[in-house]
Amino acid sequence: MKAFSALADPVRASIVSMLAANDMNASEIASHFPVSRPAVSRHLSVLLRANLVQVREEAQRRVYSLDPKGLDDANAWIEECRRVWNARLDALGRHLDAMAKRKKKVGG
Amino acid sequence: MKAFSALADPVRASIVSMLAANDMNASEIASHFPVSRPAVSRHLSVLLRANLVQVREEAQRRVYSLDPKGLDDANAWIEECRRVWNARLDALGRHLDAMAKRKKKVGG
DNA sequence: CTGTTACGTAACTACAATGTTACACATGTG
DNA sequence: CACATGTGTAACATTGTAGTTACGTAACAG
Repeated sequence: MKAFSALADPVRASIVSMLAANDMNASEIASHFPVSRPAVSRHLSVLLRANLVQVREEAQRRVYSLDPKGLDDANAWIEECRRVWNARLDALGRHLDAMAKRKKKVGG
Repeated sequence: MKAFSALADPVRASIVSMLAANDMNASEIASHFPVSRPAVSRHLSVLLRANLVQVREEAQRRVYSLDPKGLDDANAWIEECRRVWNARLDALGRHLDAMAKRKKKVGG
């Protein structure tokens, strides 16, 4: 999952949080972190490839904004895990119910 | 976010998927991947620290199962991002509505 | 008690990720 | 055209991460 490895880095996760609240250009983003602008530029490339951010060009600025698609992808993976897990729990519940019913029938 | 960096590794993400469907012991898990058992053991440690899996001891076996807490943590982070993002879109929508209404009033 | 099974940890190697500085390029200004 | 501003890329150093083999320990089986 590309989104997970993108969000694994704390700087990148913070960038996504910030962009959820406000669109920002590259320098503005970099000013919020104790790393150089080139480093932030590379983080932004990673986020772009993971569909977590979008970019639009405004004159010589590149304005970044959140891209919900990456979040959707991550969410879908998590939900699928949970779906399988809950299906198991449900099946276990039904099984135990059936056992209880059978025992009652046999016993009574 | 510890869960994201844990899920960033494809082997670890697969382990979580597998454990959603079935509990398994360490060797059994390792047999599904082209890496050594010690490597898988370390992956399991990472997943434990991220609350993505749980372990119970059964005689000399260590049986691993999914821990929903890690997934919840990851999901909560994603949802918070989306919440902030949607709040912005809503605010923008309301703003545009207000502008339209005002224009109508001034114009008419 | 000896041997086998199931695991985790330690030590070490190899590759990937992250950060830095230097540089190239496009856009806007005077 | 000369110069400042805003960004991305290249080259390189450093650190992290994932993998391997070797080894130590706990739980059965005989």
